[in-house]
Amino acid sequence: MSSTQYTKKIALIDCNSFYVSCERLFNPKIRKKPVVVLSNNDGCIISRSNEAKTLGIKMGEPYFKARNIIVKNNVQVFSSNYSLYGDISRRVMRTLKRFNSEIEVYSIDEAFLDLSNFSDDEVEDVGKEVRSVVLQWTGIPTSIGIAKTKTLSKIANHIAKKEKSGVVSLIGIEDIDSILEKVKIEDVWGVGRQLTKFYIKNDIYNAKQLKNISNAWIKKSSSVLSSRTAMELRGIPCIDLEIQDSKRKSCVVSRSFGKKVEIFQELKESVTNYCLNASEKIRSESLIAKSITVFLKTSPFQNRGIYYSNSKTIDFPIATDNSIEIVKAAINGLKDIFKRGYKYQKVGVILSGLSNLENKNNLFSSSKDEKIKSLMRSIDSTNCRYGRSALSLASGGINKKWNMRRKHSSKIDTADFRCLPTIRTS
DNA sequence: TCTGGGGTCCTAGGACCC
DNA sequence: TCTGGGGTCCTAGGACCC
Repeated sequence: MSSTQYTKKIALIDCNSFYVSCERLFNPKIRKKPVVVLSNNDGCIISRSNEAKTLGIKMGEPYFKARNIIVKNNVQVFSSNYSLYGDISRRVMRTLKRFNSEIEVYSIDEAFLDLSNFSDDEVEDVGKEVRSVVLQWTGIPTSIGIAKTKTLSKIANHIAKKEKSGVVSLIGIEDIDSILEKVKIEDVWGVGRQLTKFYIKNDIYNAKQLKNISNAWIKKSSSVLSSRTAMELRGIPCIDLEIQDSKRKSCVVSRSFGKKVEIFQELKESVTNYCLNASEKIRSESLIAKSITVFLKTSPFQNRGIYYSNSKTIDFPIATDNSIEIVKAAINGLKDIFKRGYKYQKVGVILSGLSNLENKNNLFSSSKDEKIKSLMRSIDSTNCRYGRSALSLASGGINKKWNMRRKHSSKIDTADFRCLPTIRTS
């Protein structure tokens, strides 16, 4: 059944320097200037404009280490504003869906789009069309790579990033080896730090070499994932497009502290808040959790004092979405793993074994359950209206000395009327 | 002084059963 | 005296992704 007519054609659309591009949307003055966006707590650099990349600022670099370059070159710095980025992301994805509803939203700034319906000759022009419509409708610049498999479209995208047109198609190209030869092994999708080390030890330095190595060898010495990657480099699709958005299986809320924390009471406050946050999230998706894990850790970078990290998982008797129950379990877990005398950098909670609320076994439900349900509902609607944590639990505390640092926030919120820009007409 | 946060999947190994 | 082996299920930890 396979003729060129039916060859899979997968486009990977990737927003360029996404967080930076979002900040630029509302701040035209920084369009041509070097810009970086910082992670939570203003810890690391997680998005860089091309100008900032040229200055040698590296991805994931701690902010304080890059500060010299930043000050010297007047680099514009922003704390991350995820509600803004999430909103812009939804606009981009909505725009992409107009070309084909067969789309996999892969991350906040990336999507795979099935273009198999177009002929080999058309597909690159379609890519250019997608790119220009997204730019026009959302203001976000993108790069687009098109190929027969997801892994190859990642590579095409990687190349497109450096092209002026922003679009690269590998469809219909005979001699793909000469292209893959220039792709470093660590730049292949699915090859991380450990695999890079392993491949280099075995004299595999680029994508071409990985493509041409025997499958049996890879499977034997690594895992099925690695052999899948190699197959995909050969143009054989092994990783399907995931069109329908599946329900998540776990939910994590964790933060580093703005300032190291030693006191149990303060850890308890933050764990309470993270639990409220997490349970609100799963309720909004109609999920219930089978268990909760609490974890805490000291900084792995500062070795004054010894590193300590621990976690505790607690199973609920019956899967739940009840904030009060969830908080109670988490604090009990925290008591078990807390040790006096350490300066904690981070705590967090993980709700896992998530399943649909409708599937809940109602054998033990009672009128008390109904009361709790309606309490949760009113907490959620109040917080939705007046901002998260308008309603909280007493153990959540009110001082929040441990709160995050966010010194460089642009304070843009596309969901807040007070942040609407003013347009003057003359 | 200051080093993010949130996910998924695979594998090895233990527990248990017959 | 002789002390198996195969199957399944679960979990923790690791590796990867953005």
